[in-house]
Amino acid sequence: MDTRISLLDSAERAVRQRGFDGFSYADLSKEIGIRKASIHYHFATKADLGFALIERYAERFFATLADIRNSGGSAAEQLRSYIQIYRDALAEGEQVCLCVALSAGRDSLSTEVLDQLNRFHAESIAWLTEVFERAAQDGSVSGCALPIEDASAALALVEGAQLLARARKDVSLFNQGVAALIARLATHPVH
Amino acid sequence: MDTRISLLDSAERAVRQRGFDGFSYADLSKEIGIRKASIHYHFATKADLGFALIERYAERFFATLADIRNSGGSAAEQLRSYIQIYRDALAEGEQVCLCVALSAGRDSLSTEVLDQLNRFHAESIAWLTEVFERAAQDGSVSGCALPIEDASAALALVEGAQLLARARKDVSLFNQGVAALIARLATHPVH
DNA sequence: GTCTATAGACTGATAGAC
DNA sequence: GTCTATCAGTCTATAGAC
Repeated sequence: MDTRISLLDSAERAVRQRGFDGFSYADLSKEIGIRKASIHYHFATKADLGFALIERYAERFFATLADIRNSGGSAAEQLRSYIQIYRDALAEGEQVCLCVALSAGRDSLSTEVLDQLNRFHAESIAWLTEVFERAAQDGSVSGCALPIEDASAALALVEGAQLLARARKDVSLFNQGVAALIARLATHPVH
Repeated sequence: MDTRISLLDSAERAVRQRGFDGFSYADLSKEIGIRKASIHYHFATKADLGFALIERYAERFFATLADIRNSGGSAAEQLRSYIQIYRDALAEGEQVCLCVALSAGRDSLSTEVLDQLNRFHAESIAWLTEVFERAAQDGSVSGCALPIEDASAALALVEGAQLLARARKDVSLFNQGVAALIARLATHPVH
């Protein structure tokens, strides 16, 4: 097995459960069975580890979004898929998405990590804006305003709904939070 | 001056800027000019401090919500006031609301703090549900679904929008996130 | 690449004088 | 109520052997 990947996997789970300040090299050490000092061979500093985490995360995430876009479904179908990603990320209410975990953490994340975080938000809004622009044409989403405003609201909504669900360790709170948005989505192909 | 109150003020600012794990008794010590050990006289453990923080916060918050309810404005006006509380709490994008800060922090907050946090969410949704029920009657909010779903969405939205704004230290991202909701609010008295 | 050993700083918390 | 002094534990990080 690749130790570096095991470390990233373990660290990602830890950040999403307990925050960036909520786990240590000692935790990773125990979990994957390697000494603390050896971790520094793979990630010289914890900031480096943080950067690698969000870099890998963004790559995976936007690959998934590209797949959804290319699937050719209606805007409503694509939004449903988008929401599902955030619901899955909750993992029974134990975790939040990596970006929610980092957004809310210490404000002394390294500048590089913060930049990646803002890039993640910007690209998410750009992707969602395209979806809502398509919605204005295919009519599969009701009650639309300006695409960029709908997009920003959708991102804020899924991230906020994760926060609520995690506090109570209960996915149904996430579902309740996104229910009004889902109710706006057409359930049948529009044409 | 009351030392206990100074400590609470200082700690609240710290939590909202850096998270519960992001500040220490040493930080408070420097800020208010008292020795670390003396803080333990007022709050025996950090968990006790956390509990006092959210207790005071919830009290203040729900007193404000009660004022808004009693002001007798339309549902739209009351929602605008509600959103304004969250915008104000951002303080130039440097801070988030205490509950956002705690929701996203370590999952080993004491059970008591977690209970208070969930009580806060539940009461917020209850207050907002009443507002959306009134909206169904006074017609001052367009595009409504089920009151409880609109309420949950509104809470998730303002909390999520704070997350986005704070990551970029830019309140305009908050405004962009809530713009679509604000667009649904009638700007003139409905009757 | 992984190990042992350790540095140096910081953490929350306690004992006991004033 | 606030102080000095100190504790045991944790943290990230480094040096150097294997």
